[in-house]
Amino acid sequence: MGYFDSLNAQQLAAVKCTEGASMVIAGAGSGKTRVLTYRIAWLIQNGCDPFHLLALTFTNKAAREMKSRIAEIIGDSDSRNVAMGTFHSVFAKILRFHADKIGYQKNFTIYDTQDSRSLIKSIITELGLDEKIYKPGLIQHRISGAKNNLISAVDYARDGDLLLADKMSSKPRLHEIYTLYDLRCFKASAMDFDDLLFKTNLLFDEHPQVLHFYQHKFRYILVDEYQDTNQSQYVIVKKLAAVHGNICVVGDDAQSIYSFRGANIQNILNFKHDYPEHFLFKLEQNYRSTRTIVNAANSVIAKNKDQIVKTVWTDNPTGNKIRVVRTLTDNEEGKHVANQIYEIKFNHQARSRDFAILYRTNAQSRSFEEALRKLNLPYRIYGGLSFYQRKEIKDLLAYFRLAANPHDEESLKRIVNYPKRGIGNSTIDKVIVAGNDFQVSPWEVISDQTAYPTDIAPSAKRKLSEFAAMIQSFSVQMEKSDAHELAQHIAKASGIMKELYEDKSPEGVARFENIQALLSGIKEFSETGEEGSTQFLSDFMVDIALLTDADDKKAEDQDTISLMTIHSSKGLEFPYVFVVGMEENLFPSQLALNSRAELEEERRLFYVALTRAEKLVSISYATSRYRWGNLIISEPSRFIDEVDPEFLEFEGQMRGGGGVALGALNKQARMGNATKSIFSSQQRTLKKINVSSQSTLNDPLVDIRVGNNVIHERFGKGKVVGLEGNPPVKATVFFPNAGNKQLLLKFAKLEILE
DNA sequence: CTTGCAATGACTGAT
DNA sequence: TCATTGCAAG
Repeated sequence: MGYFDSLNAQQLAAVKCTEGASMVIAGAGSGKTRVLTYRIAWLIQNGCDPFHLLALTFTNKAAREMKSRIAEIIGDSDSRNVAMGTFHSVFAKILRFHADKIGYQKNFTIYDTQDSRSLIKSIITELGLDEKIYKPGLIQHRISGAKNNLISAVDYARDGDLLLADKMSSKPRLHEIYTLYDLRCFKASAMDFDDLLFKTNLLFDEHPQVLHFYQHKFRYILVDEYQDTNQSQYVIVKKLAAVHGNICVVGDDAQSIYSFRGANIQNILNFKHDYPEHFLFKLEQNYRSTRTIVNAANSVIAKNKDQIVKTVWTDNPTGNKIRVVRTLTDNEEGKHVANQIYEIKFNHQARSRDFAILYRTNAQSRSFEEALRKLNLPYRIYGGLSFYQRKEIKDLLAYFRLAANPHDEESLKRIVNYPKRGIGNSTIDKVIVAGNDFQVSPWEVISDQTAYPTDIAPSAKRKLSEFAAMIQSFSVQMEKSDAHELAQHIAKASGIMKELYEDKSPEGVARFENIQALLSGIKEFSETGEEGSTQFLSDFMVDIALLTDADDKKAEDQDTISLMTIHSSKGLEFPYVFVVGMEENLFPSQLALNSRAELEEERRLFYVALTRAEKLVSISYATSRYRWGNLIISEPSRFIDEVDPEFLEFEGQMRGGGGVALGALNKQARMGNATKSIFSSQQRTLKKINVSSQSTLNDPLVDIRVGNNVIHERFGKGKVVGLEGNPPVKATVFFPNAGNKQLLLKFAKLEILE
């Protein structure tokens, strides 16, 4: 039992308390994942069959990591059989198994956000509604919200309050869109993300014997990140745990950041009412971060009203203060962060993977990419457009999807005329209209044109038949041929390969390479199968819509700096963290200033950002940045002022007068803040930092000229042969001992010899 | 039906 | 800034 020695008393208690309901409130960095892994290992070692375990995580990556850690403790063969994954992927599997019971095909398609928005858009157009009023994105959000709260289209159309609310916001026909959307998804045998949970509930309600089966199969249920579950997920868990009552939820209300996705913080706050007999464990010792970081984060989260009381503390050393950096533009912010990383790497022999740059919105990544590339620092961007969402990949996948499930309307629309085969919009519209009239999928209209007559021109009809014949030939091979062979065949026969090969522009070449990458990924998949058995393309397609960028296994062991949104950094940790774009209207987001609840969620997001760091946090803001191509002036985020100033040190370029202190003072006056002034402490630190800050008048190096003789602490004497920037930031220096070196003046500590 | 250009709106967050 | 959409001409 030596494995368990590394746990502290609270952790061990939480691990061993397996019977009944328990809730683990786990502060940031308190070893939550350890508790989950050891708990599963403990259960199995004490005789629980892995088949009886269900562990629900927030990301596929978290599930994978947990599985491999459990395998290290108790061995691969046992850990493999635990049902572990995200809510979406676990229940997608169960739904495929029982699909016929709720009228779906086993190989139903999963619509991603793009697909479902596109379908909503066409329904709005078909109903003749104004897209300016019925904005597809907003409608999608409303439908999603309804599903997450288990309100079906029928319920919605009967709910007086909802109908009234829609009327008041001049969208009285929203419920019609919801109804039609549902119908079209059903006809296409497609489910969107929310359906995977909604239909699971439906399956359990309509088929008690299925529910009964899983209630007995899953005798122990664990839910990670419980604070971010929505109503639909909550009900699933509650149903499954109803028989045995062995449920363990783990979470931290202070890290609830997904309410926009329907997450309901009340789920964790109300656990004690649902399970009055529950055991409560609080993990409050942070093992991750320095004392400064832990206390700074605590000082921020203390401003929130809605929270479970807890005290996160640490035994770790105090560490450095949190740096606050002000720059004039977003590009300068990028350069500054890149330079800091360069410096820390050099001084502390850090690896690239020790660094993360965290921002509020995906669009902010650009200035950092550029700056890092200039310094030759390797990086990787997470989120944004994932590999599987790129146009060319989606195009080819649409062929695969259509071959697996020809009723998939979105895939059909996507590729029926790509590559160009003379089937234009008017033809497609006629097909869709006919499908609606005859109550069948568009596929049925084009594959059996005698049964579903239309007024489509004969030439177009012939082209449709040719297309249908091609898809049909792919379908036939779907469950016969090897995945890679078929994928290769489809890529060629569809004309996609030719289309992309002929495009010699840089983007075209990149697209062609992406297709190759997808095909070699499928090849790898083909080869993972058991000896002698064939891996089908349909198996590869299962749940591909549920994969994200973070699930790229190959990228995990590469040594790169991570760039991501704070949302996607949840659950991760890095020695050095840069929280950037700390500006009003950006973070907190302008769209989150309408209510206290929204602002508190932004504050929790800031808390999550700070607590990702082990050793050092640096936060920065720019006083101006480009947004949609025009320059906007911005003010520092209120959250900077909310950190107890004893944990901060300010650094900034004093060009442009006022400086940090003045800005903060103005803000304090504006907010009528009566707390102790942070002005004095900033004054103090400002003086100190001016000495070392770059490109101020005090800095002797603005006087550097080409031809100067200089001395460097490592390379010795040298001569300046080139300069970049005005004032100069980078110098090329020739050292007789070391040759030509590119040096950043800020870090090189060059001394000019008179 | 396709092509090419001008106009337009998007940027919270993501399974 | 960038990608998508609408419209006119071939």
